[in-house]
Amino acid sequence: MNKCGSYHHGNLRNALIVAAAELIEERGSPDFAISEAAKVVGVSPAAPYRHFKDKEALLAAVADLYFMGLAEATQATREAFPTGSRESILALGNTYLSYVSQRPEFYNLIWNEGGHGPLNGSEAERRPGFYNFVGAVEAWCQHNAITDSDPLELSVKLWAMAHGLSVLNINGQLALFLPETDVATLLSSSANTFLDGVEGKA
Amino acid sequence: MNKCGSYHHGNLRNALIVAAAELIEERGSPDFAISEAAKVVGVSPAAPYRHFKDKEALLAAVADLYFMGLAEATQATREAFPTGSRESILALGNTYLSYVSQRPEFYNLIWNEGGHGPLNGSEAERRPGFYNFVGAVEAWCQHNAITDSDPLELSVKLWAMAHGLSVLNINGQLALFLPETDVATLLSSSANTFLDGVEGKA
DNA sequence: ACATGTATGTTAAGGATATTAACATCTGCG
DNA sequence: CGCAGATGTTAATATCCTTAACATACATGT
Repeated sequence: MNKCGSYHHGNLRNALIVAAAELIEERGSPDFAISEAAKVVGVSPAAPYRHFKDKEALLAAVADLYFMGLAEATQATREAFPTGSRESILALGNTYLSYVSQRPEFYNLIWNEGGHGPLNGSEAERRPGFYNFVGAVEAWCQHNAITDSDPLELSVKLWAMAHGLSVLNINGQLALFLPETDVATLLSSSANTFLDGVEGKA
Repeated sequence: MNKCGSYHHGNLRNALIVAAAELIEERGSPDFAISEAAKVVGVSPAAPYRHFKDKEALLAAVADLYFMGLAEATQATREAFPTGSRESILALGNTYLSYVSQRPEFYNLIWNEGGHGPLNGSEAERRPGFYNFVGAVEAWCQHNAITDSDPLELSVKLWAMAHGLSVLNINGQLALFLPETDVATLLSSSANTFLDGVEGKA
């Protein structure tokens, strides 16, 4: 399979996803022509339609790729820090922040249900990644005898912090209002303050 | 001016902005044809180009409108709560959350420098609104004798919380993971915990 | 091997839409 | 009044997405 110059490409679907991802990175937005992606891969402009219903479907596939990368990064971080530790939580937040901030072009692809259309990673991709984080938070709660806060709710709040800072960072708002400050530092201290608050209430 | 049926519209620029905003609300995304907006207003498809360089410029104008609304809402809230109180801060967060959540279609228009292109409200629109919030936080710090935290940094962190929750709410993530919980409640308790943490450190 | 059905590609064509060019009309001002 | 510039109009171009009709390769059962 995949003979050079053959009529059939052999792996068009994946090749298109990769090509699309590269185009998005290059121009910093998903405004590329589907025919461009086709040309990069060396097929005719209509070929992609054998694999994707429309452009949106292709972009959704790219989003899934991005999600998988995020899940991997998160997984690795979780394994690298002691379960139940505060550092573990902070590190996960940082991983999220870094991953998102390093790929600003993909942000819109993932999270904008109300914007471009339903271009998000599939729900199935998202749930496990988040519950992974919830696991870390649960462990921390147990480790610290936090019983009056719901770990799931705590996780969402922490996620929102990381997400909010990521977005403001991507959009340049942080650089606008706190030009001297590092985002990661900001997230760490913010999360620390928050967790202090949680512990204080226990 | 503005005779019925006259060749000249009289207020095309503003009429187009409003029409565009309505179209965006209707279909939940900025994917409308510029000629549609023109038709709504009753002019030819090319007329908008006398007032806006391109579609992006029109969308930017809509974004400015949205920003002004946000600034007004924030201003009103600030005036409605006692300066320096924690409630004042919580209320401002809630106003932000509500405003954003009620207009999900506009979110992308405003904050996505890296996405669609530079379609944000002008910097000049954003700075005052945020510094308004900073003022409230500063007052709170003074009122509570918080001296070891920078009010500006605190403001950014709180903003990130509100923003993060708004986005997750808009995107349906909150409904996915915490279907029973109200966003506003989440923000209040999150901000409260955070402020508890800040006070504990003082 | 071979016939044949399905998956995968190709070319050609249609339909939207953004954007510009060339032309028309109005409005204000000397 | 008459011109200059602003504001609209129509017509034309270029780019894309998307589909339709046609072609080829692969895979499977005989």
